[in-house]
Amino acid sequence: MNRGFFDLDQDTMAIPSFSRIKCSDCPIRHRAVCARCDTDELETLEGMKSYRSYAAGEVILWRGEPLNFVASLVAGVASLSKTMEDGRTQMVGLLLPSDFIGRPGRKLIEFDVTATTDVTLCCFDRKPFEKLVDETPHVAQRLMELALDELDAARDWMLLLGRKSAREKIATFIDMLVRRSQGTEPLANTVIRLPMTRDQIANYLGLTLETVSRQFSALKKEGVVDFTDRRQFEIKDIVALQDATGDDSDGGVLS
Amino acid sequence: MNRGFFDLDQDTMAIPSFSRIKCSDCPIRHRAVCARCDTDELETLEGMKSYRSYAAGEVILWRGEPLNFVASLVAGVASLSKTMEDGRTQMVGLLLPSDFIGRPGRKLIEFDVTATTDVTLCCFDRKPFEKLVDETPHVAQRLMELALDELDAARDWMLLLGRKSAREKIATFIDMLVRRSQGTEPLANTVIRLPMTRDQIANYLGLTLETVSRQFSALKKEGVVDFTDRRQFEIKDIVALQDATGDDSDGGVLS
DNA sequence: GGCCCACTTTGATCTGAATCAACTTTGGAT
DNA sequence: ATCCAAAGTTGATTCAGATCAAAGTGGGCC
Repeated sequence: MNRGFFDLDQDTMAIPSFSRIKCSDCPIRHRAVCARCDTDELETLEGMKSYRSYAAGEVILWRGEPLNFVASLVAGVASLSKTMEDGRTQMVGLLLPSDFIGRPGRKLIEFDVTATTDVTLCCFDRKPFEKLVDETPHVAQRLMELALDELDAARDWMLLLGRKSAREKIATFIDMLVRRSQGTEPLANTVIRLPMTRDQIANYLGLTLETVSRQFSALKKEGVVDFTDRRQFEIKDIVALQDATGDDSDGGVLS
Repeated sequence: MNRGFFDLDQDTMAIPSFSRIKCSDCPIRHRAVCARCDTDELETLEGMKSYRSYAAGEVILWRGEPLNFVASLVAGVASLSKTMEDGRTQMVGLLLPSDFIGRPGRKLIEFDVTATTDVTLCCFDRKPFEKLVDETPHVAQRLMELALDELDAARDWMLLLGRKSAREKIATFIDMLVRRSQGTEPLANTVIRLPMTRDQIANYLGLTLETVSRQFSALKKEGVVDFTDRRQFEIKDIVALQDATGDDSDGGVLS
């Protein structure tokens, strides 16, 4: 069964069952840090790994905390965020299944990691994992690719934060959810679940929750999207949505 | 002679001389991608490298252009930027000496790379460099570290773009210049050269050039900084400056 | 030396999003 | 079923920074 990235949080029941999952049956097998491991290496990982679960809202790691384990996100959504002394906060990363937590050679993390929905991690103790990285070039390579993907995402996000209007930010956010869910869903259905509250979306986009709410309302009134529920909506006019993102209309196609 | 990062642009004469520099005498020897290479490996690099220079304002690479070479920035300052259809632009990276251009496994770049000041690159053709990376674990490791450093910088920047006020942005920017120059300057002198125009600073910080100018004027009037020239100023009150950044007062020190 | 153009500063006005403030909806606990 | 807290909506007002406009300033070039 082919679940959307954002669906698992609804059904916490499924999570404990991961403790019995074999690497070869793992849903993120082909995208995570272990993507290019062969059968032998998978065997080694099998012996090293352990699963941990966190309920929506729980903090997985605090900023500055020593990082004793690294992990792949198996199910759910987690966020990386920075908070200023006076409480202003900004999300600086959104982790989806197959994303990696922790970095080789760094003992501390520079941001809080929080479970946005219920989350399951596949954890490895730091030391043995680092040994593995040193000895297994394709794990190191995959880690590099994941880091570069994050860097690209961070840069698109910087453009959004620095230059886009509230409307463009919201449209870009929805468009991202559409693209992400099409990776798993078989394209057809345009019903999208929001993995976060209005407040979390605001922290993601550098807005306030009131502005987020108003922009959603505006897009609804214009018939671009239709909310079936406050956490679930349907895309009515994908062209209008993409126009509203402010991004290039041709997705990088050479002209 | 120990030059500041931002000084070389003044004195273009020095740049062509890099073509004769040996890796072992290279100013970025210990920080660049080659940082951990041994004498033999340096020998190999010596044979592969070539220098290129760009005048301030020249575009080094256009977005979407095939990336036939990778490079280390030897001298000067370059910027990575994204531009929207209507002309709004946002810098998404600032490259200083020892920073790396190009990524293993990616043929295209997602942003423009522009020489902010006069710039000298140490270039390697793509193919042989990738072969070297595959065969030399510590080059791959160093590349990973550089990518992770960029990612950390991008995340701090996201907090700045999403949540900081114009005043905080400017103070953070100046504070960054101070920290960077202290890496090379022997700490004492507090005269800082701006490597960019007001317009470029605005694109860096997600502001307009008028707002940048006004905030500089305000900090001058308050006696926090003193401009000797429009490209050069002196820090008069570092404590007030750091207060104005909005960042934690204790630089991550455990309390 | 003087002219020109790119850069910068400063002022006046406008506006999008923040802030402040009710009020409504929803879903879970009892 | 009812209550309650958390989440969301909507409206009124304010304000930081954008935009529009007009002068300064200085470095490079003939």
